Amino acid sequence: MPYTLTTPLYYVNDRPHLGSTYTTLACDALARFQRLSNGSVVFITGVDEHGQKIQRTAEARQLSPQQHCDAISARYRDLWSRWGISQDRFVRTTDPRHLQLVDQFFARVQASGDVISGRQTGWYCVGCEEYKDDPAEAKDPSCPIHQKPLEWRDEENLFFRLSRYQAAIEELVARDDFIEPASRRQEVRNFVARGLRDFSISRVNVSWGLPVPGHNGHTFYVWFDALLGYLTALLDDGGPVDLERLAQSGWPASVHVIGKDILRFHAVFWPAMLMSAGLPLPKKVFGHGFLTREGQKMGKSLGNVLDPELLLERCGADAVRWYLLRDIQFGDDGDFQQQRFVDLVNNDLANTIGNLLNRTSSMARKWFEDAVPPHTEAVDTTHALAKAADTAVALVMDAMASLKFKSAAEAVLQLAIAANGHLNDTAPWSRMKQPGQEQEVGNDLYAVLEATRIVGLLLAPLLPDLSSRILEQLAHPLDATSWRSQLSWGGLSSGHALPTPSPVMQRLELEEPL
RNA sequence: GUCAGAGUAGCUCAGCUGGUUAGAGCACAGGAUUCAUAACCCUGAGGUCGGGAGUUCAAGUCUCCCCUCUGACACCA
Repeated sequence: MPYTLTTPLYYVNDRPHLGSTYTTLACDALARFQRLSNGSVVFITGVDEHGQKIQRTAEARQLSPQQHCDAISARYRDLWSRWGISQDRFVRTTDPRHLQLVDQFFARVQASGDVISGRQTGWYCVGCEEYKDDPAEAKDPSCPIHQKPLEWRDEENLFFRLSRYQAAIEELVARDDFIEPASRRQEVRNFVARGLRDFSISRVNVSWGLPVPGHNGHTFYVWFDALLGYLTALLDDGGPVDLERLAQSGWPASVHVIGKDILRFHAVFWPAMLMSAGLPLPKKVFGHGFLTREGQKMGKSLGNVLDPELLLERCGADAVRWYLLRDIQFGDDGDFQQQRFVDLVNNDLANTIGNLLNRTSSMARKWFEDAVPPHTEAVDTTHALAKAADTAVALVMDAMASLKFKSAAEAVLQLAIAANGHLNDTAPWSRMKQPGQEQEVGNDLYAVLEATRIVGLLLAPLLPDLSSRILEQLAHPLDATSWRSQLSWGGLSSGHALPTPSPVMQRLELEEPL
């Protein structure tokens, strides 16, 4: 049974922003961790390409919707590849296979008696593209967001009978392992407790969408279509589009990682749709927080959006991944502060970890013939650093499995700090000046190098690039099939040649603001 | 408005079921050191724990009131 995880399918209304990059980086770290520790993983990402908003954006750009989607989707794909995202599937909802899947799914939902036609009536805001819920002033209501009058609409739509799943969904969201982080459970529970209403799954006035079988002029409402993209992605393994195959293809998902804004769709509507279609439910939905910048919401109006492409070019993937994963409690909102970004990257990666490797490798080479020093039993698993490494490994395993990237990063850092401390305590540079101390110095340097190797290995899911640079300089590369055993103390071979050290992590020097 | 959550060192945050002098990281100051990417290591300063009242032998931790901020309140990805 593979570990299946998903990012949201990003809406291609606009180019990728930092928010979607953040989600994707976090998922990538999780996917890499699961691959290294368990093996089989299906990491899904992709794009959601239908809907009126996209249609209009395309029109404004004087492109066909398909051309627009092709362009933006390519941009996502390209950006993910430059960030080194390790997704197994990249699904597009304009893929013909997706249409097949949606039709199959819809047929099942229909067979369950969960599709009814009804009237969607109410006050509609064109700007929001949504019906407003019973505006207080009955006669001339206006949209509180757009300050424009609402239009009265009355149209025939298909509805999904969500109300039939009231009890089942209540039970689902009451569980403590389904919605994470815990801080977001209550609002979903409250929402469900207020009573679930049927929701419309088709539109009659949107041409850029998938046609609803048997209902001319209807297209599927984007949400119905988009969530199903997860299933399409799973079946995109070379085999036919057939819902029956899902169980062998990695469904149900182990976790859907999403932004907190779409938690409800994933924790309430989506499970009900799956129940209706007779499919198992995802095991977990994790709604992470949003990023602000220097305390302010990022937005076009403020002109303070942080462009992921720029960030990548100027700072590199390691730096950004580290900052986002190490400084923000995954689940909470986070604030991107340039000064702190630079401080943390330089302190943690360049100074604490990078310099640790650099100084230790230099000493080893200088006094032990360019190689890993010999060692005695004094450096077995009872050594203080061996214990520290053990602790770090255990903490990282536990933290990564539960998406606590910050805790994982801190555990790795602790090990590097302990190793630096050990060097300062034992001061090999001064002992080498005394006669007869080679053996002790060899042991100390071996222990520190070994701790550094484990630091490098532990960083593999979080910062794959830096990790491989570290391991390369220790001449003990990652073996992706035996990560866990490589993590045991003592894996470093004495006498193994060490290459000339050069800094594995450059300090960030940002002259001008990002 | 209703509901939920949050207000703890300059900044970002830990502080579980109430119990010795309130913690960490960054920033700041001082010291030590020279193997190293002016890096590393040690020490220090810095908080009336939003405000007020109450319960208790004892409250950042419980109760009430007030102030401020954030989020949710159905079909915006």
